[in-house]
Amino acid sequence: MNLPPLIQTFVLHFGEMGSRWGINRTVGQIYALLFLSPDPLNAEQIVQQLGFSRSNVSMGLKELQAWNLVRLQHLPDDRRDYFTTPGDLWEILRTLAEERKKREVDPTLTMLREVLMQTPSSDAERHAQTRMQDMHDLIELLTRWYDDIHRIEPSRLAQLLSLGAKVQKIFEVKDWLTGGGPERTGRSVPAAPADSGDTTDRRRPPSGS
Amino acid sequence: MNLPPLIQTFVLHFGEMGSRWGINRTVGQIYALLFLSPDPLNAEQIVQQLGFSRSNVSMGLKELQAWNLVRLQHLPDDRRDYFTTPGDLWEILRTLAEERKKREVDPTLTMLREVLMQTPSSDAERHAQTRMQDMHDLIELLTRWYDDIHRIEPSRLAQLLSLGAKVQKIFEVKDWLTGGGPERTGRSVPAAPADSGDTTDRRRPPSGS
DNA sequence: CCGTAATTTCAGAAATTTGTGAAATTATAG
DNA sequence: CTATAATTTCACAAATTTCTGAAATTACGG
Repeated sequence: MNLPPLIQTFVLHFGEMGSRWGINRTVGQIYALLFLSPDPLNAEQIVQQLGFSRSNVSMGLKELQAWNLVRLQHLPDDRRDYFTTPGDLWEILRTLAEERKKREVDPTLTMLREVLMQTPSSDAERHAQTRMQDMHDLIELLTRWYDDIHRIEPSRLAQLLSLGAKVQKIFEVKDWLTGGGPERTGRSVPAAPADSGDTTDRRRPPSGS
Repeated sequence: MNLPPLIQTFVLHFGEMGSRWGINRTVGQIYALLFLSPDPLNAEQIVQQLGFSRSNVSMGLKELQAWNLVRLQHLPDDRRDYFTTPGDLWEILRTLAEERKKREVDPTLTMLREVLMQTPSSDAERHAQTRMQDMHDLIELLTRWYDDIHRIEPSRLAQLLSLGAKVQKIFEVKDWLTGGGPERTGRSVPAAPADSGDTTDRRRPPSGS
């Protein structure tokens, strides 16, 4: 391996981290290298810099493409394949989430649904099913949230995130406006917003920011 | 392996899934079994049900304890160790997030900070550093958000999540209330938060712990 | 203490995953 | 079509991880 020290540290770290996820060391390092590179790289250049065999690099790139983590492009008058990672980190994050969801979450949800359809034939199975139902509901809540949130454009999302727990105050506002308690979350007031003619017993607006 | 079919399906699935994460098949299966079990189990019972060697189960339980995913307890007049998983799924989720953060995110942040301190000695290194800075900033934003959010009690958090992308409306409310945010908040002069009554889906009320 | 039950450790066997070079395939220019 | 460059496939070697049984350790009642 023949890299500037600063880059090498990063590449090695991602190699290690890669193996904690499903991804293997080689693939992690290839990705890290592409991520840091200002220009697209071809397989031969990666071989040069990381010292893996040509075939191993080929495999690694194939895997990264399967994960949609890497983009293939061509330079004029050069028929080798060049690879890059997206410049926008939010896009990378989204891809990562998308792919992991597809590979891990969705199959689990499917499995849970199938098993929950079956009729339990013992107390043990009955209990197991309630546990699985809980898990199913939680996962579904989280994925629905994700499906909803992941379309928000990055700068807005960043704003939202930096709000952190303060978003809770939205409930105070909502309660104040609707007169509903925090327990009742139902889509209970479909049409006209409650703030119009309602003169009875308003709450105080939330204090502090 | 000698299990009711419905439980077996779940256990095997988690074995597979486990290996996609850092966790190995055995450990995944042990966890799944404990998760479904109505009562605490001791090592011998796990050996019975999963058919692993006693020592393998011992290792697996040790690993689960290291992850804080499993709780050790004792029954009266019985000196064997019994294990359970928490009944509250939110707690499990939190533990999982906590531990992964500790093992994966924090070391990465540390590494990035160290490397960002160094003085680049080439254009390549200079470019690499800006990439790393981007990554650092994104991770920090996400972890700050997590640190903030993870303390919210489950039922409230469930409410919040089921709001999904609608939380964006908070900016309208906030602008309206404060007449200016801490940061460059949407200057698109929102209408008064007239619609905020209808913010959530109609779902079952959040099931508290 | 002693005896026994429970658990853990650990060296190495078994299984799985990763990495390689050689050969095959694909693509392209002439 | 042929020659050559680029990439991929694949059988097997190397490395790593997982799993086991035997031995060691720990815990505890008597």
